[in-house]
Amino acid sequence: MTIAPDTHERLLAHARDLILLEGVEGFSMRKLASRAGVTAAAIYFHFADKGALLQAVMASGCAALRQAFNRAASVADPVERVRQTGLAFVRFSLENPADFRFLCLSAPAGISRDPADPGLGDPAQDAYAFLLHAVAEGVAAGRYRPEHSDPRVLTQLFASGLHGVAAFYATNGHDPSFGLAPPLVVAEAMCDALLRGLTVSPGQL
Amino acid sequence: MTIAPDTHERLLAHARDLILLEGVEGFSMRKLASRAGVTAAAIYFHFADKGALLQAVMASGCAALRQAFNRAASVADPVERVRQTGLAFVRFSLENPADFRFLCLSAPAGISRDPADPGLGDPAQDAYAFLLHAVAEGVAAGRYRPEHSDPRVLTQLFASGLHGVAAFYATNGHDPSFGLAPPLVVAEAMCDALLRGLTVSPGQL
DNA sequence: CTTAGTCACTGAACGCCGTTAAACTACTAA
DNA sequence: TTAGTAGTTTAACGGCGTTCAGTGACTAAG
Repeated sequence: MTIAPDTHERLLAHARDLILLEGVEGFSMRKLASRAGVTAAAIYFHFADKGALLQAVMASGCAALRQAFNRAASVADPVERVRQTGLAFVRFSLENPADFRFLCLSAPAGISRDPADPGLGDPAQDAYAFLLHAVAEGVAAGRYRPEHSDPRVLTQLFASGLHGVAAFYATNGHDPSFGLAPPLVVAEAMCDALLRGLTVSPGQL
Repeated sequence: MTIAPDTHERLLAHARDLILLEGVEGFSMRKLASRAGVTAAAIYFHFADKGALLQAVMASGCAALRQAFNRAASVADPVERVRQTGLAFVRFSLENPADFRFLCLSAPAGISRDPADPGLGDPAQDAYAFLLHAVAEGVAAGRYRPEHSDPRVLTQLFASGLHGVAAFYATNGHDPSFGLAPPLVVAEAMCDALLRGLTVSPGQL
């Protein structure tokens, strides 16, 4: 074991694997250490503590989520782009349920993205900023109803609505007592309802 | 300590206090035991394990949430009742943040309501069933657009949207990088947008 | 060629956690 | 008086996050 300078990266990769395999709940420093072929104490040379390590993993997850919006990014019409972004978000949550759970559902456990992360407001890196950007573009183009002139509120509406769809399904999808409909159907209905409720319809004006 | 048959109830009460004080994350069987003046092992005589105990606490929280809808329940118009229910939900999440966090945000930690709980579909006991009931009433009265004829989907939309508003704020309200608007404003906008998007407007038809 | 220093890591320990098994006490019914 | 049960304690097991004192490998300075 003379040379192993990649331990930092190896720890990150194994941490991600372990989280996706067993969830954040099943993750432990000792398991990670044994997977990475290292003592638990060694982790603390590379990361301040468990929280810092998880935050580092989360940063890469956030990037993956943002990349899931790449196809939507090429849509010219800003309103349609918002819809595609919303659908892409729910699709992401279905295709990467473990990632989604970790990224969007573990904040109660005290794990959230680093507020000091640079490029937080950058639409090219930050998924939320990406949505905000599309919404602001639509507002500037006069596509939203005049009483909804604040892009922040509009963005929060879309984000909350779609986050709710994905989270509700990820959380209660297994519980038959809710009688849940397929999430993509609900996601489309959510996009339609919100856009119809918030934009000026093409007919009027 | 000859007589202490109320240990079961005392444990539940102290458990609730402890959770509201330190969150589910800060809750532990040993802390609860010392608060209740009992050994940790004694808890296992009354509850199968930590999960069962938390589920019991959750049951009472669910009841409290349902009671938060009582004022909305007296609204005759089914569509307006849905709006009032949504607002009451977000209000509940703001006034009882710890309760809300535990009830609605700890499912990723494996804590959710007991699927075997009787009265799960009862609007008088089950908050979700209450909303579903109001929606179904509106559908029956022809208040929703014909393409949205499935009350389950409609209910999931309202629940997801409002859950999203409350959860998003409870989760990221402290993060200034999101630039969040006041949650009640967003909640009203969410109700307005969804209802405008999903119901037949009084003018048309 | 030695020496000091730093990087990456180990071994052992601390105190907390959920949970279990066995024993013990108080009471109650036969 | 005896048997049984309800409620609890003591003690322990294994796992957890974290810390601390060391230890070997390597590098730069004298």
